[in-house]
Amino acid sequence: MAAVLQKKIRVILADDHPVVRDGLAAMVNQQPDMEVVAEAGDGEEAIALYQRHQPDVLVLDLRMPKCDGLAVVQRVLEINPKARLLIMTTYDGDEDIFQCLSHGAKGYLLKDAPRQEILSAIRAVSEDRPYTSSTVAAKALQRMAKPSLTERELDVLELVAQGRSNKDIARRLSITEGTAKTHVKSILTKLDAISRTEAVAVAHKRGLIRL
Amino acid sequence: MAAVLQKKIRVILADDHPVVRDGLAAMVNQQPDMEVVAEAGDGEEAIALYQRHQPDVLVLDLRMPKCDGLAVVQRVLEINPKARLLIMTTYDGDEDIFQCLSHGAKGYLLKDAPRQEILSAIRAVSEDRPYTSSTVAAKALQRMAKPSLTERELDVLELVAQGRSNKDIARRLSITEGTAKTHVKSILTKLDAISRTEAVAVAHKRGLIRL
DNA sequence: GGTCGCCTCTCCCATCTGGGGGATGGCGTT
DNA sequence: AACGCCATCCCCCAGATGGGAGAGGCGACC
Repeated sequence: MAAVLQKKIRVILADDHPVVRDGLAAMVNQQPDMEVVAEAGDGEEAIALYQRHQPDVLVLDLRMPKCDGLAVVQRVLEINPKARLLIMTTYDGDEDIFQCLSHGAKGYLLKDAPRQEILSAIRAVSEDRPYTSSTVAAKALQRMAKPSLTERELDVLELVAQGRSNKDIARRLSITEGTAKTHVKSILTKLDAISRTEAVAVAHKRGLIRL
Repeated sequence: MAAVLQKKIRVILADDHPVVRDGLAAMVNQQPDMEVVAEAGDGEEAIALYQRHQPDVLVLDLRMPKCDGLAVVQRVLEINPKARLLIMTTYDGDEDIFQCLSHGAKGYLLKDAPRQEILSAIRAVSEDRPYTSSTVAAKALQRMAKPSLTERELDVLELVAQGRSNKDIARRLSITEGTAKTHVKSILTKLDAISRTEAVAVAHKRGLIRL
């Protein structure tokens, strides 16, 4: 077959779990049309290896030590706007999906995806075709209809999620308690929550905050 | 070497991510002294396959579809009190660790562990030696000093984490608002939290509640 | 220059929350 | 039977929270 002669898809894997890297690498290297050229265990490494190897596809976990997945997406796309990124993660909050795709990632899939789906996603992305499962795409669309939080509101939200009081939040952000309350109220409205605790629950579900 | 002649360690892998199973299977099967005899993608399957194959070691993810990891631990140990279970998960909350180990799991390690550590854990557990990394062991010990929540308190905690008000919680549990408040107060005391939102944060960190 | 969004701050007020008590009955263990 | 633990209920009350409305300063964008 002539297909065998064409260049293989060169893949870099970035995931902080050695087991996952092994699994992916085994799967990829078994395919005649693709190969793993490097593996990264954290975000910085992923960026460095991308620059050195200029792979066809970078398979990226969100949530890695040193440099969050989204930050890697941004930095890699700054370096090469045509970079082909496939996000592969366990997190299915609309915020993560929306952020990655809107920043220019070509694909997004969940770690519990079957082998075949992972491989076809890599092939799709390598040809610059977007890959998104229907459930993931649906979440991205859902998210678009929802209001975004401002940076300041995210600052406040994080503290709310830690269980801080308005007074405490005000102290930490060097603002008035009244202002903190204003931000919290705005957060409640945007997240359609009645209480701060519900806001935290919603924020968690959406992937607005971590841990 | 005579060692090659001895029976291989028979391993079952239970994890809902095909990628992780592949990675583990590849690692294990490369070892001369162990082999994977079956793989499960959910809790029920894990129990069924354990009964059928009676492996030397069951490597188990917490948080799987159909039957939570801890439930699998309990059921398998009911079937065979001498079963050797190695928990392998991303969750490092003291509660998960404590529950699994106190129910009789022989080992507990995190998915970001390096290959060598995973393999030595499997070997240790197969010989009925406990395996626990120092950080994991430390958390289990920490947890022992902390008060446990009662079942009812856990019911309430779950609703608190969803952002429900005391009144709402009372309605859902068919109790008085006053009683709901009593439970919440008790939860706050036990978790050493000042507000319900902080209680939720602590509970999350400890693995008392999921998602 | 005007408009818009964001951050900041202010005031009022009803309600919820959390801390301090105490009390009852059930249920299992000793 | 006596004990402890738990779940259930009750009281009071200070302080935090959430809802509503408004307003000034500032930078970005048109």
